[in-house]
Amino acid sequence: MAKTPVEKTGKNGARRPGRPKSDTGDQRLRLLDSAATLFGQHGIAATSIAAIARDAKVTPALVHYYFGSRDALVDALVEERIRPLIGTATATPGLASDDPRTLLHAFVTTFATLMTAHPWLPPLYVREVLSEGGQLRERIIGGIAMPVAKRLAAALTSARKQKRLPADLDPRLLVVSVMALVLFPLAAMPIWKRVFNVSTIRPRQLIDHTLALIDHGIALP
Amino acid sequence: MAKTPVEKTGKNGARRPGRPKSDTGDQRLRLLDSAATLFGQHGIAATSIAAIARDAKVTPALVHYYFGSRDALVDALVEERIRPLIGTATATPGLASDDPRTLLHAFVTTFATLMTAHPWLPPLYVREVLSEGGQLRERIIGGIAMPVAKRLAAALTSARKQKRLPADLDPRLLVVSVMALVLFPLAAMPIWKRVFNVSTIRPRQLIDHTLALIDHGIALP
DNA sequence: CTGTTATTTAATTGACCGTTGAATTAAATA
DNA sequence: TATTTAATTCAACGGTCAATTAAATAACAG
Repeated sequence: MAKTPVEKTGKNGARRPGRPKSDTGDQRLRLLDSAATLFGQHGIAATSIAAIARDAKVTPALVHYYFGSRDALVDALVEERIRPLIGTATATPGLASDDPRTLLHAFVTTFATLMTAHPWLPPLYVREVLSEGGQLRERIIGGIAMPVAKRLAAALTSARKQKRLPADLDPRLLVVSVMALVLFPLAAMPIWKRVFNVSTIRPRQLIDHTLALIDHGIALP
Repeated sequence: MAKTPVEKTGKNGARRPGRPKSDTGDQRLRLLDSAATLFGQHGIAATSIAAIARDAKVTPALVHYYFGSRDALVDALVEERIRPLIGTATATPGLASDDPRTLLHAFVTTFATLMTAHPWLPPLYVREVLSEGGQLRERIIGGIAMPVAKRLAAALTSARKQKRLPADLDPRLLVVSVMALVLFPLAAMPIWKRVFNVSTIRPRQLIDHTLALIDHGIALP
């Protein structure tokens, strides 16, 4: 008689203890993926490591194995996922121009493209940077957003002095307005998809609209 | 012997049990105030009734005395504070115009004024309506935002058909853009006050800037 | 064959939260 | 003045749920 076949899985289909055969992808990376998605969906504070583990189809204990603690997982997400993304985005050439139109077009295009490629980013930013008490605020503002914003504002201010920007626009507020035009529609997408009953939106469509609004507002040609 | 004088306050200065002399303001209203502020600051889910009570200088038990339960407190806040505010705002005459410029100016002015007058509103909206899983999303969208947004979008769409709005703007996205231009800068105020090192911003300043951007974008006169 | 690495199972620990009932005091009423 | 009602605090309960850890188990590497 053949020996009783060894059960590889529990009753529910979950894996039993022990090292798995090496057909599993990199669990550490999958945990970071799950963390990014869930943090964006429910916020950092409201996401338990149990939820992250469930989403990555592992157990909470494995999170400790790889990251040591919950806080360390958040740190890892910032350093390994967010910082690189924003780093390369801010290195885009157009952002160094001193022509306001070039500058703003580059900003809108770069960041809208970045954020549509990583859909967990807009909601995460809204929750954890924009909102009071957000867990990423200090890190993101201090190290990343502040330098970019100041550089943009400086360029726009000098452009306005040279009459290359309308006098009734406030250069610093303009930086905020442009961020709003990119970030808000993306973060609010689930809502207005429902309100306006559209099923899908192409990034290009959003970018073109935004650039048009910046270029001439609602003024007719 | 005269009886021992009754202590009116505990060691820490806190009130002792019993009905207070009628010099206290309306505690129920103070509780709603505290709830609005704290919900805006930390989010609804993250705010315990203990925190609300502390802010209003009463005990958690009093919240139950007045509202019955935590959920009922949230309901009360929506019905007694938020709905009336938005109700009167959407009744503003300019919002019925079919001229796009009049329409958008009315929207921006009305809502920016409303929200600067009630500073807890922008952050609350961002957290509890804009963010996935926000506890006010269904209530606010279904009952309040959706009708207004649809009305606006319809008016703008027809204006564009009559060539009174540039063809490269998407009327529905325009509704979202304008909401973004009003809401985002107000919600992000604590941040850019810090980044740009300004101590105070007059509402007029923000409204004028936003209207200018809508009217002509960054195009020179 | 032995040690190391990856993974789960099963406790453990700890915070904290909403709720409730009883006690207490002032105001209202008769 | 006596009695009832309203507004508060106090103290404690019960419950949930989350982060972390120790031990067990299985595969891989040399």
